[in-house]
Amino acid sequence: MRYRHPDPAQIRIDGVLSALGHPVRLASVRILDGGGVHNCGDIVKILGATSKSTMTHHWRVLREAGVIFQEPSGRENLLRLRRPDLDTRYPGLLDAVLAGAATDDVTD
Amino acid sequence: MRYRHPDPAQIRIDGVLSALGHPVRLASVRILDGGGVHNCGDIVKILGATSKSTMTHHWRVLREAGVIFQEPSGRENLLRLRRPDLDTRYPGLLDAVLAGAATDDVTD
DNA sequence: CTCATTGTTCGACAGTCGCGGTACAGTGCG
DNA sequence: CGCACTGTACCGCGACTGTCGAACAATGAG
Repeated sequence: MRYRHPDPAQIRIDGVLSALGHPVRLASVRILDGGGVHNCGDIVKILGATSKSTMTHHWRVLREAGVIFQEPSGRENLLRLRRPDLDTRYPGLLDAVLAGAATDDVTD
Repeated sequence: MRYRHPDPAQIRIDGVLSALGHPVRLASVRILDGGGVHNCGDIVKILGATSKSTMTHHWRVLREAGVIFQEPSGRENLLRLRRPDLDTRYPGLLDAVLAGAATDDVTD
């Protein structure tokens, strides 16, 4: 594990909420929640125009908040949602957030 | 109603999450969730040292995100959580967030 | 009316955020 | 090895955030 990830016990809800309170990061998390393994480029491609360096910044925010795991593999950097950890610590939170994001989609 | 509050349909989860993603605002919301009617000074007193003008700023953030109602009454400004609206639009979100904040309390 | 109380508005300021560009490191492929 | 690819590191920039103090408006109490 090349990056420092917070322990489950070190995760704080302030950090999680403000990490998720940004459209690009929330959209990224929704994609990761779709399952499967993603690398950074994947998501940049799905999201459209956002520079790599900006996304690197968002990955760090999400990682340090405890929302995602980031694990280099070959020349890629694989991303996954820390759903088990989040669900254990904050039951129902992620589900409510993701459902809420879907609600917003319909309303827009 | 002297302040402009967003319609329930105008509330967006990004705004709600980033509004709640700040320790002082989250603490305020937790107090408001305790029930009863509160004015601004009440909460400032409970939270401890935070200037009035700073709190005015936080109230605006919460209000514009659709998290609280703010209604002047006499020379006070009464605050209440928009729980019905939030629960309707984002079922389970507020419960999960408030429960999560309580979890953090225990961990600290 | 006079005055204390309540909270807003305004201005200022330091710090962080979001963003992209460029350069670079690490990897795999030919 | 040489090269394309993936993503990070670092820099700088403009915008926004969080914070406060001072002045002000509105109201209720005496």
